[in-house]
Amino acid sequence: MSPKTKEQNNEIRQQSIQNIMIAALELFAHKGFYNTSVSQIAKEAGISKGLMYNYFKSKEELLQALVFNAIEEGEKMMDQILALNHPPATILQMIIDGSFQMVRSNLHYWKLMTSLAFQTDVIEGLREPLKKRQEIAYQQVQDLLIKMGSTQPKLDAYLFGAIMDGIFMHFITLGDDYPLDDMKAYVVNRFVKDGKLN
Amino acid sequence: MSPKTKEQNNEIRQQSIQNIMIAALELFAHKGFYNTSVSQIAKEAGISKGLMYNYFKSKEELLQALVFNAIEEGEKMMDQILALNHPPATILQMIIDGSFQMVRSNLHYWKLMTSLAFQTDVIEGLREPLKKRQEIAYQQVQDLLIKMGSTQPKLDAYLFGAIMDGIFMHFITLGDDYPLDDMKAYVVNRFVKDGKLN
Amino acid sequence: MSPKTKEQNNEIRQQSIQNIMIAALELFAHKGFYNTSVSQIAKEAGISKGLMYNYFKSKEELLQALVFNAIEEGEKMMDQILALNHPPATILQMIIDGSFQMVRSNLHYWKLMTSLAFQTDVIEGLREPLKKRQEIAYQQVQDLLIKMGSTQPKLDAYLFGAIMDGIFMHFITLGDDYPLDDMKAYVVNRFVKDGKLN
Amino acid sequence: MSPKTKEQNNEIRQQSIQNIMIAALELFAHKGFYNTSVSQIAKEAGISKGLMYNYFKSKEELLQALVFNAIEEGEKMMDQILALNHPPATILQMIIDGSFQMVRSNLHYWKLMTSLAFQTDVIEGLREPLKKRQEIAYQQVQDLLIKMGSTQPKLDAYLFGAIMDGIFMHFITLGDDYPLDDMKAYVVNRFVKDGKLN
DNA sequence: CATGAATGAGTATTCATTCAT
DNA sequence: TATGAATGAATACTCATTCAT
Repeated sequence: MSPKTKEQNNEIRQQSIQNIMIAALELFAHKGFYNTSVSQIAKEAGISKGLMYNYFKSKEELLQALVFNAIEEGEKMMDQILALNHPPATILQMIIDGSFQMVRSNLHYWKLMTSLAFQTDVIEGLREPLKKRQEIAYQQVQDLLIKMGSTQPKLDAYLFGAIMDGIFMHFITLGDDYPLDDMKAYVVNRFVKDGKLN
Repeated sequence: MSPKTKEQNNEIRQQSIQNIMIAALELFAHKGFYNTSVSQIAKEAGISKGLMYNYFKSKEELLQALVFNAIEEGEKMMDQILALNHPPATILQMIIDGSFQMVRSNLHYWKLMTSLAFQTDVIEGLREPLKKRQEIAYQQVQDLLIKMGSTQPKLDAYLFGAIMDGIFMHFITLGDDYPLDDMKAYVVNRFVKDGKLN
Repeated sequence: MSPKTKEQNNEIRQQSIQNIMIAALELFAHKGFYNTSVSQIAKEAGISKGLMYNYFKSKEELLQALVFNAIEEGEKMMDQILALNHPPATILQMIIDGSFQMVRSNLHYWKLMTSLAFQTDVIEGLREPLKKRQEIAYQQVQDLLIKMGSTQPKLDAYLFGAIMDGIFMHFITLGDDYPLDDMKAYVVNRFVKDGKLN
Repeated sequence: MSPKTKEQNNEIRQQSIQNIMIAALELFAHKGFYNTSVSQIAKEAGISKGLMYNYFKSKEELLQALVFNAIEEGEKMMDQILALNHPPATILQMIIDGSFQMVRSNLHYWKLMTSLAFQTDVIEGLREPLKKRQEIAYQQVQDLLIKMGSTQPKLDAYLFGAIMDGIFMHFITLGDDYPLDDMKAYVVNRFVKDGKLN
């Protein structure tokens, strides 16, 4: 007789939104944004095409939501780590652990975010936040490296970033054949062995 | 008005094909394969849409041609370097020089090739050659590292690849702000300083 | 919480129905029937989409209700005027007054009704009533003109109708710049000055 | 062997464009802009959906083309009449003749243009030109009426416009039953009888 | 060799309508 | 009575591809 409670509706909404976002993330990461159709997303999410448009104004906005989500998650992780006030080497170690962990458990996000970086003509309103995010990450690593005694922190930060992303990139293309653990060991050894930079 | 000689016709053909490929490479690298239309390619190449289909059976085949071209170029470069019978450190140095040189002068190729690596559902018949090419490159570097005395050549090869690609990747996203020369210096220092591995 | 009385329920019903009809009338008149969505009507009426379907089987039936409403109102007005048994010139004067009054106070109705007349492929079941209404109105005016001594009552009736609708039409497009009072004065002068036709 | 000549292509293009515009005009006038689909237009024009988009960027632009076309035709007619330097009453007579002629022979245009006037939320970029056109027409008639000795030219111009449009409007809704010739006779008699205003 | 008009299958998006609560 | 999540058919529009010349 009476309509669903706000509570119930909210739950239903969140569930549908999540289904859509999970499906979209996987498909965008797999096939690319432009090669993924809304029909495919709907099918994968187990909903109708129309419903997507109840929650996202457009396919592009759905992508935006995914990206902003990822950025937020990344920032949250960083903030949590930094809040612990550990020594810089420990923090860097935790960043490395967290990054490898995230790539392992949520490869899709990393794939999507990175592939977007390759698109010069990326969706309007995405380029800026992505670039800003990258700059902040660089800055944070650089600050750590300074505290760890780096004499060329900017270069070391770039090197750190390049190695990390290079590893993840090859991990994606080669899959499980890739010696991810060994590579991580190298990074740890190179950057935080004995609590200092090598 | 007068019928062209076979010579002339052939020249015209080659010119058109080249125009198409240059235009397609730039557009694919810039906007991605699926986000680039045949019309745009034709316009950029200064030819009609129909003509593209004289030389390439489809848009996909045009992409294939670009990819095979890039692979071939890479192989040719490698073969030339290897044919010189220089000591392994020198060869690795030349590979590094060549790679940085190529990325600098022909960024489009690197962008296109790398972004394809992110597409799991890449055009049928492209995945295999790309993977094979990568494996061969890894193998060649590994062989060099063995000769240079590496005790863990596979890992060192992966590391070399990760650093190189990581650097190029960040160079793309950050553009001219990126300290490409300094990064190259690091790579040289790390892998071929004094003719040996460090 | 407590169950509402039948009285209360009926009141609520009537209120909701009225809200819907007012909102729909404004939107249909403003944007046209096909360019107005049920969502917009519901939003404007302050109710849910679903509720509209409690009271109207479809969007088309809502339009029908509006149209029949308008026809009924018009007929009622005419009957009231005619029932007073005034002399024909007075009656015509009252018709003119009433029409200008209605257009001024309820422009939406006139806009909607007239714009529907332009649609040849209008909603099934609307064309007939609208045409019939128009014919009756013509006939009533014609009868008046006969009594007022018109020698060509049919033509005078058409002329009367054309002038009235022409004025209202231009009033709509030009808005408040339009000299509606002056135009009305002309019509009165032309058709009922001194209680006779001029 | 060789492509079509520019001449040939241009002819083909013009033919297709004309087919599309004729079909669209009829459908828009009959069913309204929003109730007409591009598929219907294509079918009626005997072409594919896609071809419409070779010539018009959108359905809206197609409407614009029709409207601008109509405005231009109207202006051309007016300019031709005015260029003859006839006495004002003759000119007004010619305007009346021309208008009735146009409505008779090309009812679709009049229907479309008028129905657009009813849409407050008309396509962006159409409202201005339409309003401007109307103002110019009013001004031209007013100028004529001044020369013809009208003591209240503005009001007379509005009256002229209202009667003309009112007549055309009823002609549309009543069809061939409408005494168009008699109505025209009235207008002529009222406004240009004996070369002067009555 | 070269053109570009034409096609139609496919895509993103809208919206009237249904229905469980 | 009232809600709004969900559907799916329809719509505007795009684009790879064909083909007559």
